[in-house]
Amino acid sequence: MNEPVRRTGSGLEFYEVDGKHKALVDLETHVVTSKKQRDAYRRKKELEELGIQGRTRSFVLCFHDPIRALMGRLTLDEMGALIKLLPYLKYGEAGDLVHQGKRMDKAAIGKAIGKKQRQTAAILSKLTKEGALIAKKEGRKSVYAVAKEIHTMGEAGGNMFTKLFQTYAKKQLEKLTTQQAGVLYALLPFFHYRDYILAVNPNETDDDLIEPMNIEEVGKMLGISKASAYRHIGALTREGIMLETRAYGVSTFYVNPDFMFRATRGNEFT
DNA sequence: ATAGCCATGCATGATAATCA
DNA sequence: TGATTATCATGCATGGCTAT
Repeated sequence: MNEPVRRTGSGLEFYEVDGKHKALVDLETHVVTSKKQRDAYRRKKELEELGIQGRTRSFVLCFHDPIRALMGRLTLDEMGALIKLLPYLKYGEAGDLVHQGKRMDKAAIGKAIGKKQRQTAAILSKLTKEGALIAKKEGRKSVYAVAKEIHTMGEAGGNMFTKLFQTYAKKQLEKLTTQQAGVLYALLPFFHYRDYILAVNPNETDDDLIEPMNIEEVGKMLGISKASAYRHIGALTREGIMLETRAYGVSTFYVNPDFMFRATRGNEFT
């Protein structure tokens, strides 16, 4: 399994052999994972989830259905701004956004999402209008909270969700433009619950029936050009947030489980 | 605190070029 | 040949400034 049988002139390409098939794999940009490795990885993640092993990391629950609904109503910039704010969500009923001990106002949010006042105001106005954020007057300025129907650090209440790890996400999201972050946000409900594959049917229980989503489909779903889809997915892959594997001419994308994580226990799915 | 003005820079979509 | 990337014109965002 996975024996490199030929090294090509470009240095990093191998033939992977699995019985009767062969595939070209560029080991500089792709990984080769055996089923054994994959299963071991799953077990490790399950243990981590049960708290048996690994550090506890704070995470935000991201509910799939509301996010899918927002996808058609928000621009990439707006969705990117929203996901960039999630690391600042503070534990508690209200969904308050807090930075350095203070609830975040327009200026603090502008800094967090990397926009200047005019765009920040426009984005906040739209996110508030669409019900993703809730503005509250505090003195003469507004402070913001995230709608608990979309994101919470509390109970899931039987809805389907993906966890977003705050510390790692913050570090990674800072490297992304709001557009790139927006693509990630829109794709969040489309990573398979067990294999982390970007899929059209991310809740499919039979491995053989999982349909990977390709870049063109991502572009269509988001209403952006193929060229832009390639640029955005490429950026996410280069940052290590997504991983690309290629076999038999078909690319499959995975999300880095350090970034987001879907529970595997039955009671957390519908 | 917010918004208009305007030159400049950057992201975008269409499409051509290149890659494997 | 289909997938991916480069090119380029266009339009939106920004910075610096001023005005409410």
